[in-house]
Amino acid sequence: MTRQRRVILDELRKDKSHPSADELYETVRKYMPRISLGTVYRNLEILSELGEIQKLEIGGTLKRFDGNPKKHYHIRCMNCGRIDDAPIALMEHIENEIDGMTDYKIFGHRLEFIGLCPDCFDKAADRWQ
Amino acid sequence: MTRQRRVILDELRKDKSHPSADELYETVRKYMPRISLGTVYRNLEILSELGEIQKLEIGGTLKRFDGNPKKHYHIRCMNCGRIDDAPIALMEHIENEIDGMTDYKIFGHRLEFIGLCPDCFDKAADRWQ
DNA sequence: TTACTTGCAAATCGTTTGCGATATA
DNA sequence: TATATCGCAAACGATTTGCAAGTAA
Repeated sequence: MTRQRRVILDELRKDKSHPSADELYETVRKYMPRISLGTVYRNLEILSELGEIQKLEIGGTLKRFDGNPKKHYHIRCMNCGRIDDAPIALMEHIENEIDGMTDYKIFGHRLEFIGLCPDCFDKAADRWQ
Repeated sequence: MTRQRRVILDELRKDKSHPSADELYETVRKYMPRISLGTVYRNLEILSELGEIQKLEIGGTLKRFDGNPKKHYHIRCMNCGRIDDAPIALMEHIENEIDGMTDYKIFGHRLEFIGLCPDCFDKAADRWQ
């Protein structure tokens, strides 16, 4: 565990905004100005393989990362891309439900809500005043 | 509606494999050898804004497209990226469930199962013989 | 005829990788 | 000391875009 990997993990754990690699790079750079973006990508990959963090392959082009490795769902703002945890319990049973219905061997599932975050909703509402 | 847009839509409607833009480009090229990849991308974008097709922003790097514009869920092979429709009914109620629990205004949700397709499962099983 | 769309090629964006130098265990 | 990791910069793959020419309504 290098100094770089430590800082990346710590900062991601603190950050509740599910940052992209680039956003996390900007944060980490404040502590280690010479760190490279490649190092951030490499360590995020390694940390997610170790199960310390999660890679979120969610709508949109760029990947986002979650310092919380436990299974949970997300809400995504369709306007600004902000991501929050979804306040809804895990539905483990739906994997059993589908199991006999398909030839796939199921290993997991992903649920994502799409909507407008409070900020973007307010801005949209203003336009109708 | 240009000839290009017509062919792209027709071919996507016929294709049950949820192809990527590039895969669809190869198919369409058989009918229109001079069509460009840019045209395919542009039309897929337009058709999905019109609600004629769906853009699937699902795990993995590249986007895939679905000629069926109705809401439904998908299963993705974690090994080869193949995507099939998930044989499970829509759960509209979960949007109500989350509605009071968050400051977001919810507009939809997306559910994706992750597993091994029959082919990849067989190959993986062979390795243990 | 006029706005929209095309084919082409270059640009862009996020991400990955090869390298020689450096740090960790 | 041996191996893993680093910073840097160049490469990569998917997607987008500017432009002049062509096409649909």
